[in-house]
Amino acid sequence: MMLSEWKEIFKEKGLRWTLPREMVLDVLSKTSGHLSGEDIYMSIHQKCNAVGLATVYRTLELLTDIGIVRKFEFGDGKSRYELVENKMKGHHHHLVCIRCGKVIDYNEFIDKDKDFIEELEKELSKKYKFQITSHEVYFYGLCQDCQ
Amino acid sequence: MMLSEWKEIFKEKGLRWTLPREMVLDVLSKTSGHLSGEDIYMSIHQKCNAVGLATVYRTLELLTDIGIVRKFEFGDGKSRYELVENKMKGHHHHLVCIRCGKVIDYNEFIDKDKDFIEELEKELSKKYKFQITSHEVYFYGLCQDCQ
DNA sequence: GTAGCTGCAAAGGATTTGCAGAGAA
DNA sequence: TTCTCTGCAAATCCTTTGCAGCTAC
Repeated sequence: MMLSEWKEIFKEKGLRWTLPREMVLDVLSKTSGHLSGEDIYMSIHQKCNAVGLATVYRTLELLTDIGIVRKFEFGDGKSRYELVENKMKGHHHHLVCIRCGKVIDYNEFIDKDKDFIEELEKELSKKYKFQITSHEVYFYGLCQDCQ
Repeated sequence: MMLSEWKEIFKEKGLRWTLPREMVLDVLSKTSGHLSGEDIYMSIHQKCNAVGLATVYRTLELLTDIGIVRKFEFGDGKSRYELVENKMKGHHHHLVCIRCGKVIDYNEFIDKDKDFIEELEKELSKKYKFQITSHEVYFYGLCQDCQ
C-alpha cells in the first residue's frame, strides 16, 4: 500500500495525517516485520529525533485498532508489530528460535495449511460458539545457528 | 503426577524441596491452567501469607527451566503458567476471546490436528533447518458471551 | 479557531534482582 | 554447618497516561 492510500484511510476516519504517523508507517513498510515499539522508535529517531516513544506506541495502538497493523507476542515480554497488508495477509505462521529469538515467517506449505486451518476454524466455531477472526501458529525450537 | 514424584525430580537435580515450591505445584495441579504469576501468588496467599510474589516468580521460572511447567503468552502482557503433564501433553491449541480474555483449550479434532501438525513440523524442520521442540496454535475471536 | 495530536515526564503493571536472614540437607 | 532459598523492598523493563503546548484541517 502507498502513502496516499493510507492518507485516504485516515481522512475517511477523520484522523489526522501527521509526521509521526507517516514515519511509523514508513518504517513498518520498509521492514519484514517483527519490530518492537522500541525498534520502531529507534529507527525513526535515526532520521529525526522529534518523535517521542509515547507517540510511537500511541500510533501503533491506533494503527492496530483501525486494522492497518497487527500486534504479536513472541514470548519475550515485548510486543511486535507488522503491517497487515504484508504478503501472507491473515496467515500468521511463525518459527521462533528459543535461544536467539529469531523469528521466521514461513510461507511454504501455506496452501495445504490454509485449507486445514480453515476447516478447523469452521468446526471450532460451531463447537464452541466462537466467532473466530484470526489465528496464529507458532513452532518453537532451535534455529540452524543455535543448535 | 504426585508430590512424591516431583520431590524425586528435585532431589535428582540437587534442588531443595520447600514450602513455596510445594504450594506453587499444588496450585498448578488443582487448576485447569492459564494462571498468571499473580493468580498463583493470590491463590497461595489465601492459605498462607508467608510466601512472597518474587518467590512465586522464581519458582515458576525454575519449574519452566526443568520442564515441569510451560509458559504462555496470550497477548495481554501477562505470562500464564501450566503444568506440562496436563492432559493434552505437548499439544497446545487455544481459543482466545479478544474481548474478555477467556481462553479455552480445545481438545476436539486433536487427532486430525496432530497428524497434520506433525507432518508440517517435519517439512519445516527440513526446509529451515530448525530443530522444532514444540508448537502452539491460537484462534482469536469473540466467545459466545461477548459476541 | 478548535479538536485532535504531540512530547515530555511521571505513572503504571508485570517481572526481576540485591541482600541479609532462614532453613533444607 | 553449608549453601540454597526466601521475603522484602528496590529496581527494571515495557507500555500507558496526564498535561500543557502545537498543528492539521
